[in-house]
Amino acid sequence: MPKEPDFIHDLNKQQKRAVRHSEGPLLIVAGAGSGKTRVLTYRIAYLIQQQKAAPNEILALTFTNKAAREMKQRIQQLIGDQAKKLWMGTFHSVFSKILRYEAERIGFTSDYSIYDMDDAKNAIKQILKEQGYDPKEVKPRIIQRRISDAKNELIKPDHYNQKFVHSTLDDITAKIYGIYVERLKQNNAMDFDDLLIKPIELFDEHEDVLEKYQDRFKYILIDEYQDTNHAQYKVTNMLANKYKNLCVVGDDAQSIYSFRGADIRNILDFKNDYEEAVKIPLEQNYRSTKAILKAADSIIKNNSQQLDKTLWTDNGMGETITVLDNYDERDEANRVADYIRDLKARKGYDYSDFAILYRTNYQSRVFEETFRRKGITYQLVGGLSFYQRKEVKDVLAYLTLLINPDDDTNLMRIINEPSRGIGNKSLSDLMAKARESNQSLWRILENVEEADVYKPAENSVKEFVAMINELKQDLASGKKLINVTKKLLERSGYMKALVEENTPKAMTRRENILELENAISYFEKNNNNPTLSAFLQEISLITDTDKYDEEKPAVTMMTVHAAKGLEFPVVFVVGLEEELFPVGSRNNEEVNIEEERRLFYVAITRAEEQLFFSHCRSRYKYGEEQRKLRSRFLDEVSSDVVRTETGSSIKQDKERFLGKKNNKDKSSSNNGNTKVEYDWKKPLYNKNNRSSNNTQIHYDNPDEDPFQVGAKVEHDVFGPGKIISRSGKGERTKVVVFFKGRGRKTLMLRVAKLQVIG
DNA sequence: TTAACAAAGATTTTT
DNA sequence: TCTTTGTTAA
Repeated sequence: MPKEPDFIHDLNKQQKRAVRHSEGPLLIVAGAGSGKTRVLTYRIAYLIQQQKAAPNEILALTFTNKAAREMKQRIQQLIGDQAKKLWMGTFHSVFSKILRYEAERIGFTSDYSIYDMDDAKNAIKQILKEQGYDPKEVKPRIIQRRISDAKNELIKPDHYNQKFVHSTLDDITAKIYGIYVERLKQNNAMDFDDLLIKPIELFDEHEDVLEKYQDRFKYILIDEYQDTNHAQYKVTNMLANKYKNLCVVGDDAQSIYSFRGADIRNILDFKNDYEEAVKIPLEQNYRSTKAILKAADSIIKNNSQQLDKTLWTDNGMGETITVLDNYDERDEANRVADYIRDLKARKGYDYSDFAILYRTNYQSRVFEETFRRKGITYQLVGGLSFYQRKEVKDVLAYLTLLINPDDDTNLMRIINEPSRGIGNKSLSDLMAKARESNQSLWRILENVEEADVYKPAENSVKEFVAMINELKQDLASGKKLINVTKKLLERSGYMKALVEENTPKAMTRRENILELENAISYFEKNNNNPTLSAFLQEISLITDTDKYDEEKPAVTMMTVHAAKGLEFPVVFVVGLEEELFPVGSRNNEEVNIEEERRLFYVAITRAEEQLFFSHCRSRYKYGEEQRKLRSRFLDEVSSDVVRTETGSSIKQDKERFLGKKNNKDKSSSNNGNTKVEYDWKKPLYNKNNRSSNNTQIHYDNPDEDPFQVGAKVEHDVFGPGKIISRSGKGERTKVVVFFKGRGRKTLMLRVAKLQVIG
């Protein structure tokens, strides 16, 4: 056996144990900031260095592409280029690759499409319509949700019926589920869930395939094990069954994905599943100050079930945590911005040292506006991802058709985009024909003459088919991807339509398409076998979270979910209000308060040096002001580590939420019926302290301001129009004006020379 | 068939 | 508030 590598001495005792463990199942319970990524990377490097396995015999599964990429890089630093041969990636990307090799065995081709949530929802909506349901009454996303849950629990359509009591919704779901599965197969398409459960089917039905992969993967490692769902549990179990060298790393206190089917029992019961499993806890935290750890610990103690462990740290006590009490979200954003500037100036922090974490994506908007106005650079992670934008998805849909013409969902998406005279009527006629003859829509299009639709549409279809076929030819003859894409944009008229539209929106879309072209060129240059199919599958699994750049000199804004696994010197956890964090219940479904609490725990433990909590007394929702109660979590934090801005301790009221079951009556929390704990009029802080940007100069009295909603106005470039909405105050008043033939424009009242007419 | 306008509805979290 | 969906007129 080779001599132990020097790098083993970088580790503490427990970490060494975990790295040296060789045969058999291993459970590493890794508290926040305890160096679990380090253990994983070192363990993999160690296995290779000790010649326990070759790089391509090790399978390491993560939850984000970014985590995989980084881990690979770090291993490469330890053992060199052989790290490139590791099987390392997200569950979804690794199994989509395996499925590409083995697709034929389960009745797909290797060019199968991957449907994201949006595509899947569209497909379900289409099926609902065909089956005579009104998508308004039976909501596609509810059905989708149920189907997804069933899939993750490995319940097949024909069992769905038997499993549930027959409510109407169960019956509908069972029916749609069956058709959906069939339809996807006809379309040669898989949704995200399929990428996990199709391998299970594959292995079940083909012993030889299972054995092949069992033999290959001598060691299997799984990161964030607390967030695996049943399907992920099952598929890795199957693969590990031969060598039983399964190493899982996780922290039950950080399980935050149950809405995606993650089953916390996978980690809690690991010792039961594998009796011979060795359990190693990592309890020393290297990340945070004592104050921050204490806050985290005082929160998680309120949860009932968790694995035993005590986090401790050698780090100093650090600063106390500051609670910011704000009027509303504008105020909140302003003050967070001011704190960032102040800390940067006084303590020498860089913008990249700060993170703003929130529960929901829409909270980012106010922060973005404020930071832009104040000239603070920021990077937004998450939200609507690049690859989910309409124009990008449209172009990708065209490209998908070139290799997978049977994909009805993508075909429907672009057959009349830009409009080429194939309207709803003709389309549903064609679709009906397809269903009748059990063929894909594309086959019907290829023989439109026989379909007997109305003439102008028929001609358009013929042209469309000719265009797709021509592009297919180009692709088959080895023409470069990027050139095919450019030609496609020309021939389809997609670019022309955007150019003619000539709105700012259309401009952005063109820019996005350009960026997509760049992505294609880049892919083509940096891959040794750059097929269209590989490109499409790769990007359909990319998320915006993967884009986060820790080097970028900018404040990071993201959801707490997206922040998992990251760390920042200074963290602001904002929007700590009831019905927001913890979230409010939706259609009477009960909120999983323990998971919300774990989420808060994750947020806190992202901080290294300094932590802020912030909440608002009122917040705008759908343009209406709502009063907010401070989050219960603030009452749970150990009171000796938190202070208000003035330095006094915060008034806690732990009894406040006991016995009151999560505000069944939603309205009561927003009007005066419940005990509101604030004196509403009491000033929050000194007036001069307050950062005010609303210099009221222009029309102080609204009666004198003629530019109200509904007013008819004239612009010297755009001509006559009507004010649709207005926002902002004083100098910053903006109005949205609808100009005939030119669409909506957002104008600054101060800048645009508007005249009231009529 | 399409564009223009009005009305409804949306905010959990994500591979 | 902003975006998506439905209805109506051309």
